[in-house]
Amino acid sequence: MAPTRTGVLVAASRSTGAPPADSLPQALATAPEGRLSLGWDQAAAWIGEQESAGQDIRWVWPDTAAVYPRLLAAGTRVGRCVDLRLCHAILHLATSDPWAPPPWLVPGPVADTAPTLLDDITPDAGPAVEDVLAEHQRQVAAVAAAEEPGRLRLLLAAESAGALIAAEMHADGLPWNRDRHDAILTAELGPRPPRGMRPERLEQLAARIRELLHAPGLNPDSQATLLRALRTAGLDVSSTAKWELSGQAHPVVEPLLEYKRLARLLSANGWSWLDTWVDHGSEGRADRFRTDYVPGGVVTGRWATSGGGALQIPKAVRGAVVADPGWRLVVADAAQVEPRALAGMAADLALARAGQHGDLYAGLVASGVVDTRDRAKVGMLSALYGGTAGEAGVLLPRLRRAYPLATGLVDHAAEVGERGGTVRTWLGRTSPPPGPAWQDVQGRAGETDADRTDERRARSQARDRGRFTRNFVVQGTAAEWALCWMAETRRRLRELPAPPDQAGIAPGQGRPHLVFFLHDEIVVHTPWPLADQVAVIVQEAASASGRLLFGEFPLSFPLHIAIVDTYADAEKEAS
DNA sequence: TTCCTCGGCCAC
DNA sequence: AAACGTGGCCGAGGAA
Repeated sequence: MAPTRTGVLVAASRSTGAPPADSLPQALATAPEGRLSLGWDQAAAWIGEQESAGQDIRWVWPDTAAVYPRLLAAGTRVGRCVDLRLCHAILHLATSDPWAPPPWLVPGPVADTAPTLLDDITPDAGPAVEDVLAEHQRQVAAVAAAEEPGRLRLLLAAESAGALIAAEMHADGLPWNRDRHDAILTAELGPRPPRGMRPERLEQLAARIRELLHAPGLNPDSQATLLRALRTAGLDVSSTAKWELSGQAHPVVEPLLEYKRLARLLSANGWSWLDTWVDHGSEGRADRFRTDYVPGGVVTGRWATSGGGALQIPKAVRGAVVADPGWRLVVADAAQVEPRALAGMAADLALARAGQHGDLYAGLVASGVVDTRDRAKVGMLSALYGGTAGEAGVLLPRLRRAYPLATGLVDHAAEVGERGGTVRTWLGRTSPPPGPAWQDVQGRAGETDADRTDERRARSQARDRGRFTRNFVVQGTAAEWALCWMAETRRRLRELPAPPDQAGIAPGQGRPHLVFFLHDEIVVHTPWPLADQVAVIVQEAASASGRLLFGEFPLSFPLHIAIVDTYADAEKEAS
């Protein structure tokens, strides 16, 4: 196998006197044979040639979110990269002597943004190739000096692969059927009303609510006035939350809960959502929902998203996620990733064994630790989240006895957090240290004139942070497993033989591709004849990810996989 | 008008 | 039972 080479791609905005429309970033590429100075199209073509020639190149660039969409638009995909911005963010918290990010690394994701006035007045904002290489070398050295260089290297590779995937999923989009979506909304709410009007069904419910509360003119969307009306009508509630309402015996409860359900559907995923977030397909291409995935957007390492509420596509509209004709969705979700990751981290063989044959919570019951699956789940989640309420009090001691290594690890993470310390995931993502405000509150409680309020606030804040660090190690390690799972899936999908060229099919569209990712779940859009093969790939990638993180430790990561036409048909196992 | 906080609910 | 972690996003309503 040829050795991996490094290519450097730098996007520089050169704007001396040029109008925004013409001040396209300039691409500079450094290859072993020399340096090229190219426009985007040329750079994309050149990079594409290197890739398709089977060169094993890891492209080093400042910011995938800024660079890769331009390459994708030009039809070029790459296998591997180093995202210096994301890697810097991880190393900044992980190393004992962090260095300030170079100014060109700070701006963050700017995908698809139009040129702004700043582009005109910022002289030559782009970095020099030398500076990029220097930052890269610094990162390589920081990894080598770390406690666990192998793990950290894997984390940075996975984070960078995630950045590629995020850009590709945005470019490819999630298949979305506007007609199906409209049909769902119409069935629930009535036909689409004129702008600014309530749909028919909501209007009927509002009228019924006003009648039952004797509150003519009441707007059920106004919490304050609704709460007053409810209390006037004799309901003993302190909020308008549905958990509280559902405990009340009053005829208004049913229509009000229905109103809230439908109002939520309308505001979160109604027709205006459809207009805003689902683009119209063109020339035979189906509609697509595009969100901006933000790798590393959550402190724990989970991804955030921006736009369209992609983190919360409700079950009610998943019927609108429909594969293209002749295609299928392979929907895979991993079962109980967090406790499994915890078992791996703590080398807790007993907990690993409980999850060895499918459902981990059932395994807890089979081991005699608890008597029902529900209690197993409540107890385990309490251990992971730091819960104390309800049944947790009796379940946690049982878990501690059965799994001292696993529970000991999260309990220790909580103690460290309460003291103001930092904790690490398995691969070495480090939690941010507490800020000055936190330190202030803790400090004040230690003063000689501190009163009860100071102490109570300090204790409560310390516990909050303890729950954060407790969960950080588990959620973060689970996110690392998921990232490796997805990266492995992508790598294996890329190795599938390319289909014959088809006119009108964009790069990446003619073959199986990832279209959705959410914490412990991935969706692959694939031509139907390949669906079974894709399912096997996804399954194998899950096992491979487990081995990447935890080596030969006997840990399984079972998936629930469904091959479906619509996301709604991917029945989730009880998780 | 714009900006911000809050309560509320969706997802994992 | 609502004092259990991470998020995004909406409308209402107050502050600027």
